[in-house]
Amino acid sequence: MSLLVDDDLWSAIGDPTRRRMLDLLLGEGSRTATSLSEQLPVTRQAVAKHLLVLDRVGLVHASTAGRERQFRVDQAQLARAVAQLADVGAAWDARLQRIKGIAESIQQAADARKPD
Amino acid sequence: MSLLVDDDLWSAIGDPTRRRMLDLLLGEGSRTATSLSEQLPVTRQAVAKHLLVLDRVGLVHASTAGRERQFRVDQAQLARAVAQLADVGAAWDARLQRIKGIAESIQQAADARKPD
DNA sequence: GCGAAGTGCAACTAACGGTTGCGCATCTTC
DNA sequence: GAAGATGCGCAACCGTTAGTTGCACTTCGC
Repeated sequence: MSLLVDDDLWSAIGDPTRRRMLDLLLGEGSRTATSLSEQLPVTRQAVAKHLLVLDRVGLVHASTAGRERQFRVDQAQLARAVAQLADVGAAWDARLQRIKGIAESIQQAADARKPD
Repeated sequence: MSLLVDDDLWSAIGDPTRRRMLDLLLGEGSRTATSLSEQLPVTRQAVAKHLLVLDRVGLVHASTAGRERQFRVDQAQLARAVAQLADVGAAWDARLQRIKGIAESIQQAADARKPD
């Protein structure tokens, strides 16, 4: 079930700061590390490191123009990540439903035994 | 959008080992740290630390019986976690769709301009 | 040419996931 | 009931990572 999860990709979006960075990048299309850090509670260097991580798993791509380095989201890869979130969520949901179902049938069995 | 995400809860399920532990716990209902570690590539102590983390965010609960300490999943809390996965996924998905929509309308505008 | 802006690199700290080693409680068995 | 086995918790240690500060380098604007 959840064996098809890419741990590196998941870990990349597991960090709260990186998730907020992705939110910001999705909103503005293309941002520099300095610009991102102005809207985050961490320094530019921390943002740069996170961008490196995101780049390593293919969630963002960089393009240098002059002294500026613009980052943008790789939409296909983010879509893949979203799919994995959905997969794991669905798997757990199914398990929870099954447990709920078992609990109910036990309850029914108990109810059926009472009048006896 | 994703501002309603509980960072601690998210980080708890962000770790691959902890995710697998939840899978195992969901399958068996109730397990001890030692028993879990036998099916995981880490030591009992590592598992114990993870269980502490999971307990702290309310994803599992422990009950001591003799020398054994049984852990079970808190279904309501896991359901909350699943809901957050779905929320973030949906938010990103919506953003991606909007971007795709914008890209298409730009393309259409370009197409419309061509015959001119 | 000079200062400002943007970046990258290096060193350092704190927290975390992991390990080993040890001591303590509890269960089992003779 | 003493002896060994089983399960657990605590402490020390190691490597990685998220974060910091400080500095040197390039590029832009005047």
